[in-house]
Amino acid sequence: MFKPVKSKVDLVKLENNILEFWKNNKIFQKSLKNREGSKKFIFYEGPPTANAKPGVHHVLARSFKDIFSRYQTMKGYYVPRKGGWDTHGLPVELEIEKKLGVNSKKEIEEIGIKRFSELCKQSVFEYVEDWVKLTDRIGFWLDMSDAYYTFTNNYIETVWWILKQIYDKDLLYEGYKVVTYCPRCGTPLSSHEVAQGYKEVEDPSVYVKFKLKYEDSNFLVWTTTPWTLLSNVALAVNSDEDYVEISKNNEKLILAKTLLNEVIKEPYEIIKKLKGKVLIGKRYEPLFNYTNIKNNCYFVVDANFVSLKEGTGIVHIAPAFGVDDMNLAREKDLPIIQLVDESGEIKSQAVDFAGLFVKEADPKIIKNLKQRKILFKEEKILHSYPHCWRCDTPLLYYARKSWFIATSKIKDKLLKSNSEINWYPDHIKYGRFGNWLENNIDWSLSRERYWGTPLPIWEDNSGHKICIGSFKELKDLAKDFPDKFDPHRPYIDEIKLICPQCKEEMSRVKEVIDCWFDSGSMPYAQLHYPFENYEKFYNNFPADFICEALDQTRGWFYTMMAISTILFEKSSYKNVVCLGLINDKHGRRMSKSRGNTVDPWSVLNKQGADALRWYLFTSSSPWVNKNFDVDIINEIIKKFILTLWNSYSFFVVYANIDKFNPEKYSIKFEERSVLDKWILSELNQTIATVDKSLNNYAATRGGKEIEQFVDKLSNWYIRRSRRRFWKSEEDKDKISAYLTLYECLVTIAKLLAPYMPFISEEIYQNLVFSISKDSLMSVHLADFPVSEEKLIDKDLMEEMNIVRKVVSMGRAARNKASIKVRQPLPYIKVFKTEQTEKLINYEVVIKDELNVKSFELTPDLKQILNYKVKPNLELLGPKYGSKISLIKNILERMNHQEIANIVLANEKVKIKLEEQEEELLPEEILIEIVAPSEHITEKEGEIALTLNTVLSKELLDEGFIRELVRLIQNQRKKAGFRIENTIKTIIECSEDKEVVIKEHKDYLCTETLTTELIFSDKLSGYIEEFNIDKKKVRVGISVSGSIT
RNA sequence: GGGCUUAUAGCUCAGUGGGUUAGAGCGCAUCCCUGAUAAGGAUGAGGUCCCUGGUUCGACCCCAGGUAAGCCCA
Repeated sequence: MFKPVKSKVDLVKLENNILEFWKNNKIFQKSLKNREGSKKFIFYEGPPTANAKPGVHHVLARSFKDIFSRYQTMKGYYVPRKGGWDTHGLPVELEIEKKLGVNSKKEIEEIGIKRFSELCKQSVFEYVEDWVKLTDRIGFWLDMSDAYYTFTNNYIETVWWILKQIYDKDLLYEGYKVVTYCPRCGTPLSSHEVAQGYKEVEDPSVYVKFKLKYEDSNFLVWTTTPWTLLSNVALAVNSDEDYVEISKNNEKLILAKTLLNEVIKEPYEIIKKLKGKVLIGKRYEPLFNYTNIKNNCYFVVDANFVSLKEGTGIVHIAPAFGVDDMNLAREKDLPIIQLVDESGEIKSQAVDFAGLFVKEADPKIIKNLKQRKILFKEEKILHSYPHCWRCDTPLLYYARKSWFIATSKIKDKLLKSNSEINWYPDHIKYGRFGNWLENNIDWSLSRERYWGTPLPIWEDNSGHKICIGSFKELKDLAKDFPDKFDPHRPYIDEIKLICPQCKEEMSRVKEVIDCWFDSGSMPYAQLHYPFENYEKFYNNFPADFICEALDQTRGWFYTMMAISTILFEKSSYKNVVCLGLINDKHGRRMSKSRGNTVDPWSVLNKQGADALRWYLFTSSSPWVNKNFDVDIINEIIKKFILTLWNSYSFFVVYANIDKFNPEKYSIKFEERSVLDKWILSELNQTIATVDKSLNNYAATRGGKEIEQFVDKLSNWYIRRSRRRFWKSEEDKDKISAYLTLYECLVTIAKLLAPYMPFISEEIYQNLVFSISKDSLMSVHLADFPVSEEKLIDKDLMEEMNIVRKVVSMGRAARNKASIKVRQPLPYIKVFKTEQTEKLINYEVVIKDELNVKSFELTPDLKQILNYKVKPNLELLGPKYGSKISLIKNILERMNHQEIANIVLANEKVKIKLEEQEEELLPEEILIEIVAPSEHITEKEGEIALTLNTVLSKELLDEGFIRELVRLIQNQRKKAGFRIENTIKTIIECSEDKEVVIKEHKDYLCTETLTTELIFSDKLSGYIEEFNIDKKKVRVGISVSGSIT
């Protein structure tokens, strides 16, 4: 006996029970153990930062990580799944700053780096529990008990080792460069961090006049960052371009010719045209005089980066605040003026603006220029500008000393690594990611912060540097090495080394490193390679599969690949699935400030993890952004999960009534019915498609395939097979139906296991494990189903499609005639064609579905339909004018059948109009299909059929009985009787109906499981009154026994 | 400004190596079926397949240009 299954199901409760089962029986561990020693399928967990609660988008990533891992496990691979947590870096520091209510590095240092680091370390555990709970609840099997944490000594030691490799390859260097710098956090950011924070903002757009030194004229210069004007040292033009000098309001201005009309809207007069190169070397008066620098500045230089697409074609150069500017300054030996301090405030030298944050200084500077009448015009511009990805402060391009990895030097290797990766979707490979690599710039590695992996470089006063690659190396060189070693700041800073070259004391540089370097090091650091697990590492590298959201293209996907390329000249992953974003139901990005975030628990506690997972897997391609709406989850439950559940529950209900045990029987495929062969053919086809899809990371495709199969199983196979389960004798056909349905359900459970691990487990448990004690105890320990190609019968499936098509057309015909299906009709005739001739094998199905007495194929189309032709008045009217009524009459009298055939062959129809031969075009004649009298006809494409609608007394009586049976069935249900209960039925009705009922007594009794049928006006039991064909019938039913 | 992606029914999405009438689900309306079903079936309303041009006998599909949205970069 199977565990009884109700048609109603509490999915959340079910899932919690399964979680319990997995936990108690260590199924995850068993599923790993099961495959130990098999071929490996390597998965890497991209470590989340657990310093906030996980959201729906995390469920997305974790579900996709899970599905392919489960699938590969079922395919026989050993798939270790080590968890990991990203614990360092600005995101963590920022949370602590918020908690402490501080807002600058100065304040942090007042509190003390020691305390600050401690707090950071504590906070990384704060939400790990939330993450573990969620991970667990959604059924993502991940080994979190053995997770790697990026702050641990072992992890850091590996990272140091990697840095040392890079240092030894001469790819790690310190440079004075313009970096993107967050003035609030007081640190440069790497380009992949900058990439996270572009925002549309309004900035000033000002045109400033720079007066020439020895001429009465002005250079017109455009900028969107007035604060950089304080540090101006030169102007740049493009020497090949055309410039003009114009006169306007008695003032002379120089600017690019092509931009003239863009910039100057008022009347002006062109004084002369001049090439850019004539301007080079011309000197101008500095705008401000806050420095003493006088040499080699305040003149026009040539620069090929000067664009004539916007501005004035004359660019102001402030080497401290632009990459191009800095390069130009190097090239031309221009001085660098730096009037902004590390917190983004104007230095005291610039007395008029001292202490102002640069963006606040903007309006004051504009006002100053205005007063001095050197501001030409002032506008606003809307453009995207980078902001700090965590604290939202506008970033500054700012010249600083900082550490870089020379990734641009290994660009070709990066491109080669990329060429070996399979991207899903594949356009990322040479699109977004490939382009990014093509334009690779050096990795800005250092962060002037506190909580992170310290940069392991020590230097002395003589400029000697040393990069430490292991703790042992550090200990050997250290003056003093503590017993309890913590590589974090501030402790690490206290360790001084003796310079091996000059024996001077060495101190560590103050920087920590980009936390993305930490996570990119996980393939090695999670195993403490090369200090431990040397062999294990090589068996775990590279990953077969990783999966994160699209925003990691330039984050983790990049850092993982960059590091592995430097170390091993190949990518650390072979296949990567990029996931899209999850928006709210209106397509807006979810954000806390908007208040439109969805707490995954609200779905998990109400609709369950399987439904949510199914939505994420099947709603659309994973990389397409999704608009998340909980109503869609409800639809999935109604449409798919419950359909499956009810198919399953149907099986269990009847199998239990019949005490059917699938282990006791076997019936050869050849001996099963057509319907069985058909569904098994569909099943094997589905297995093949799902297997192929999951193997190609196409979960969506596979899911849709399963959905379609379940629909066929429920709405055709089971519907058509119901009676086979109901009949009382235990013949081969019944067993065959049981075996077939059983096989389908068990196979679906296995196909679904990677998608919906809970419900598939529930079904498997009951259908397989509960009856067969030598079976595996979990569906997740099972092998993935293998498609039996020889059972796939394309012809059979096509035939069944036509059967369903004919049935559907037959229903449409009944509908047109408004004759309900319960009312039997004499016959259906189908036009015999190559397509339909096989229908004769499905006579029973068609007759039953359409409730007709006989089925016939006829090659004589006239028996099914006649054509009627009419003139197309819209076209013929204008052509023939008043003669149209004649044409109408002529057509009427001609042979409609023949004309229709001519028109259908798309040929012209000849008619005689007033002794004249006229030709009518095919489109000028309309064809109607007319059914033979007392018939209803349907035609679709090549398929044509007709239903006879003549109702004899016998047929009407049968209709009456079927109506009565249905009503009694409903009555049984309402009365709460069990399906297997037999009943006593008492009927009170008119005499003529009594005769009819007696005639069909056997049918009625069998259908309703009536063991005793009595005609009487003394009703008892559960009583109902019906009105059938305007005749009153009263029925009382009571339980008399049970068939089991 | 550049790159990538997307644009198909009110909503969520399929689709085609270029070929009669472009599909599904949800929602809506009418009708039907039902002792597994919270299901199912039929019919109907609802489409400029984003726009413009090109290639072609034929374009939702291919090409070019544009528009809008999203992501990424300068």
